Amino acid sequence: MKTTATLKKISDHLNISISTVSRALKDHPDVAPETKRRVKELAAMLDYEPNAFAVNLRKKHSNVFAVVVPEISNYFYHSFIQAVEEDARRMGYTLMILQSMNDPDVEEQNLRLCRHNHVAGIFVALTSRTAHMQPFKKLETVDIPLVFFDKVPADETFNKVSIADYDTGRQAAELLLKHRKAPVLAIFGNAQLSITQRREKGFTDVCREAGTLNKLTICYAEHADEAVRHTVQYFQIHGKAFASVFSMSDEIMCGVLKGLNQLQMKLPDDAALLTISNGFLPTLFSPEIAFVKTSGYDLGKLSFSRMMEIMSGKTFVRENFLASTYIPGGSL
Amino acid sequence: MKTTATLKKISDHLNISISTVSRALKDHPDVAPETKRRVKELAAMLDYEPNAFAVNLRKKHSNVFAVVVPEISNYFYHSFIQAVEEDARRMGYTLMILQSMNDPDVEEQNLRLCRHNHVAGIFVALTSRTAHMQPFKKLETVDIPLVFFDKVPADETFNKVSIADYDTGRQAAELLLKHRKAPVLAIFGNAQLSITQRREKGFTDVCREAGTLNKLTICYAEHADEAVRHTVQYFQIHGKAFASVFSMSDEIMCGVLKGLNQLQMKLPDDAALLTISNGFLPTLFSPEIAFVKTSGYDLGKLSFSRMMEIMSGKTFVRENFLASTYIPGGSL
DNA sequence: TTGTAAGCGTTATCAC
DNA sequence: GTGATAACGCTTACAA
Repeated sequence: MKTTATLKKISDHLNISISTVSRALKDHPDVAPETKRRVKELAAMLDYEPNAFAVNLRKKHSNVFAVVVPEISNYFYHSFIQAVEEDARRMGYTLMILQSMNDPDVEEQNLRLCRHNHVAGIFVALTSRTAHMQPFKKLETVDIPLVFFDKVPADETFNKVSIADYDTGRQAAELLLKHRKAPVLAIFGNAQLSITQRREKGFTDVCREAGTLNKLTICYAEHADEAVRHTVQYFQIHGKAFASVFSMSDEIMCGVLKGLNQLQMKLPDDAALLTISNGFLPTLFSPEIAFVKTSGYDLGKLSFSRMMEIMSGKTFVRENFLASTYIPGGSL
Repeated sequence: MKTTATLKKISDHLNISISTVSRALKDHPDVAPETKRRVKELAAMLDYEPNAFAVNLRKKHSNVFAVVVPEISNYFYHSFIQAVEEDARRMGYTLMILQSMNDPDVEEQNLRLCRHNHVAGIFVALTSRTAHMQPFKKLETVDIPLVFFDKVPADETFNKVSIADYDTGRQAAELLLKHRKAPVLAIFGNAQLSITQRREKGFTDVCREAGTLNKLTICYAEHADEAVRHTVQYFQIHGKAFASVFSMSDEIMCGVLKGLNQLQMKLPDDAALLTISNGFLPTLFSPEIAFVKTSGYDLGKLSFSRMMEIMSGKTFVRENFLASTYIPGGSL
């Protein structure tokens, strides 16, 4: 192993002091041009790179951002990470990606690791079971900025960036009504989740306002299998009386498709289908499924710029919302 | 901001030396039990955590592994990362995930970052356009162990872990023959890629050995769209004379499904379908698509154990292969 | 314009 | 058992 180059080695070689080398390398104004040239030349030759540990130790912080998500095997979080990665790289930061495996204990362990490594900032999507926010509060005491995204806490003292779920729900319902697709079977996810509650409220509010609440049937499915079952059962019980199905997520959408398939029903003639999605899965089917797009990528961009604002200091704690857009498809 | 606890603070508080505190905290045998107790108690109270920068600077390496992939938005790499993450965590390491955006320059930049941060080891899947291995060679000179996975270089001086592509191709062909599904339309990906070449060789070798080479039609699709086109065209040209379609990847499979759909053909009666996949997408359709599973997760486990071997020093450079398994589905 | 020296928080090698 | 002390590689007042 060729020993790595350090400031000291360069300074010894050139018979100048370490500090001069250090300054020359960072183009400090008051170092002689000739000296700079010599230093830089040798540094390049020796393939010198500053030792990040030493720099960080000295500066007391690293240029690493952390992203803590319940699961990275998730297209939405992926695109979020992708977006943050792009911006982070552009600003000279790198990203440390941590999974909580949807376990609050692992989540806490991840936070400890972040503190431990003095990361520059943390982006967090909570696990669905995170109960106490104590570990997060602790980050404030060590001045690590925190931005919650997607799965955010109720607590108002935190910075949050989230999907405008209520509006997304409204948007979906409006689309269905506009296309005259009542009566509709709406399948939501876990009823306990706030995301479900907000989307459902938006959806039903529109139906109520339009006076078509009686043409709306709601049910809940926690997994794709359950969505299959509901689809089959509701259509059989109600004698295929639904003009359309609304699905709250990709997973449910997949279930609905399987269900309709079992019933030998064709999209969009036998029934229309509209879902909420981050955008990958709906395009795989034929006809492509119409969806209201909640963009993880855009959320990432928004979160990052929020993080930068927070780090610059001139801002207040608040929650930002990201709007969704309609992507047409042959299923509606 | 509450100042963070350090060894010095604890030692001042207790009027003992820094070294004793350090030793007490790591249960060094020759420190008095009573002293240990007091130190640990105070440390817990002050919420002390060792400063990772200082430790790393001192020890000259960090306990962070890096994973460098072309794209993380890819189910295969996901499961790979998931597996490595699990093992790394268990061993007290953390993971730094870096994307190359399939750009050799970004890839090189990522490697520099790894060196710079003295990572404990690197797992790399090359971009499809990586030409020179110089940057990788450089890692050896600074003693950073390297394991290539999935997209590995031809160079034999590197450690590699990869899918047994040839065998996987064979396995697929054997399954198709066993189910009497000739003639078959086989759609592969980019013909330049070694992964394509190996899978294709395995596939055709079996057909040749079985004497059914004349019942095999091969074509190449770089994107899903192309696969749609090929599917439609080949079936129309050949008057639906194929008993089955073989697809080399998820993306192609999606294209084939759309194509068959356009042709109003039903699986598995009008045509059978077998694909190679990491396992997520094939289960979304109905009937579920039969596939030969190349497990990113298993590859991750294998890579990690390989990394550990390399780090322990008692091993030689070599390439490991991971076998695939058949997952039945209604499409075959 | 350049050099000296203190310190960042730890670990490790000596002494006592 | 415990305590000095010297690194690790870098930045940054403060001198010269």
